[in-house]
Amino acid sequence: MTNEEIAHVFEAIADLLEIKGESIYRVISYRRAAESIRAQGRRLEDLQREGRLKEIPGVGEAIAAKIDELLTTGKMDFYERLADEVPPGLIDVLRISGVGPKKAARFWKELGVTTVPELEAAARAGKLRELPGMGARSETAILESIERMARRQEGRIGIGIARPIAERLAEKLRHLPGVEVAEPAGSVRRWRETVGDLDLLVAAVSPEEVLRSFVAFDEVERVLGQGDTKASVEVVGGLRVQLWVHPPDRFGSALQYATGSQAHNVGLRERALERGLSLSEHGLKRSEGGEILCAREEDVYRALGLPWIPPELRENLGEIEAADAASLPTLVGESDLQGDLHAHTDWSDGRATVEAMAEAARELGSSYLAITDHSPSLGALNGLSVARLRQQRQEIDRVQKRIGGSLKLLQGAEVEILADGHLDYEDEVLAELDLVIASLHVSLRQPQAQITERLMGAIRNPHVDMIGHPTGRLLGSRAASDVDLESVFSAAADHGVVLEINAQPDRLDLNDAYARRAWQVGCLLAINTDAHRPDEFRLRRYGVGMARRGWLPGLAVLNTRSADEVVGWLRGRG
DNA sequence: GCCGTTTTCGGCCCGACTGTTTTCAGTCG
Repeated sequence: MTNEEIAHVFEAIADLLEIKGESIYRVISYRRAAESIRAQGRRLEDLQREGRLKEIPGVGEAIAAKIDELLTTGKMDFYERLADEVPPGLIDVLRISGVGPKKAARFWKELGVTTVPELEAAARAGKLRELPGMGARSETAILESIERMARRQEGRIGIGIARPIAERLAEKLRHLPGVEVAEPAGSVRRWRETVGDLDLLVAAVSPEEVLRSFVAFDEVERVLGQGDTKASVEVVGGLRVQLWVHPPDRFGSALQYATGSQAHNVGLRERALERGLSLSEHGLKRSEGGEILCAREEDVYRALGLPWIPPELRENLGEIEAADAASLPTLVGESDLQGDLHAHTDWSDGRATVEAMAEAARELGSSYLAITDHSPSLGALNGLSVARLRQQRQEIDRVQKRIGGSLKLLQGAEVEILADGHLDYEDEVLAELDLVIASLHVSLRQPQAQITERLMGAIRNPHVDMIGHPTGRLLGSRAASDVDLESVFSAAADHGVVLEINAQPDRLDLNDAYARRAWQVGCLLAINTDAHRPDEFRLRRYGVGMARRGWLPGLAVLNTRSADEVVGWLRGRG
């Protein structure tokens, strides 16, 4: 059972308990545990074996016992009894915007509604408006919300799509009269791998004007709500966008608030209370009266006795404590990257020549680039035979001469780890290469022991320098392979093999939690674009986002080193 | 249900918006 699956069960428990009318704090406890489980870079079954489940923040006696039962028996008595009591179909009813636990419970108890289709039928029959506190408008709103939900397939969209939309909208907002600052906030600013909606923040003196212009943007398909200081709209594709407008002298607290995460904000507010302060998006209030205005985010953190915390860390996963202890890491930044160690050309499945890729890398300021095309077993991807691999070396040398010394070209390969664990080139061929990445593209659903051993075998091969996209997941379409990453990390650390953070937005593999864990146990990482076209080198920022979310300093990332250092490092490995 | 320089019990974040209301509950972020 994966951490994700276990977290999902606890979220379902939280929803059902909330509908049942249980103490909200008990509900919050289950939600917090679920979030915390998701953020673990380790499998719960490993932690269970070591008796360390209770070390997970938000997991105490009761929840640890429930995880234990789930892992041991595959079931949980408490959850099953709860599901008998409260129909689980109501969890989907909660997803309808405008419906929370109170209304869901009322629909269930007073109308016998247990699923979304049943709720839709009841609404069409005009039964909802008969309930106290409900009217015809609520009924219509619920029907519209159900329709929207049906139209929109995916709940969350990838950062690779969301981030550019957010940046474009922010740019449009900046051009409106009276707008001093416009910034994306929310999970997009924290570089989460997927986002549920976009949050945008504007500093302006007259909010009405900005909000009026915003809801009239071409992209806006419908206005979901609009008040004096904020508006919520749906843009093309069903993506929800919220805009907050705040006065410039309160922009810092507003940006801090809108950036979240919710868990981080709760942590800060608790800290504020300890200091006789009350924190909101408007600033800080002193309990004895008086207010602290925060024009900049730094002002908020300073008032709480903390250094500014980078948005990528704001998940309440130890960053507040680390800030308090002045031990926040100096995170790797995009400008720290000096080269890219994973890219394809038209020799295999890339779309551009070696030369075009080299030029593009150089334009982006890289001082080295490893060309790493596929190996022959990947026929569909035009993998290189040994003969073609050697020809490619000539071509790389030719391009190197032509472009001169400002960009060092390396010849590598992304070598397939075959289903039986063998590598796709013989050792003598691997020895000719400057850099060897070993990756899995086939037989990704092998049982854990088998697929883990494939990776371990590759790591033990002295010619292998790096493991590419270690889990093989594709966001939204393919789950991670069942790899025992803890063993892989430990072997990689022992053999000095680098683990990739693949920056393709649908991969982001390793993810934040695993990257953090890998660095913690002594692995070196690399942020690679796996570019197949010249413009894809720009995707590196998504890899950097993941690395920063994984608390990585520049030191943890091989390609923050200079060309000479990387070449020296590779030679040193033989 | 968790947690602890207010510690083993009693706390547990804050405000806007909406729709239904004559003062507020529910939802949302």
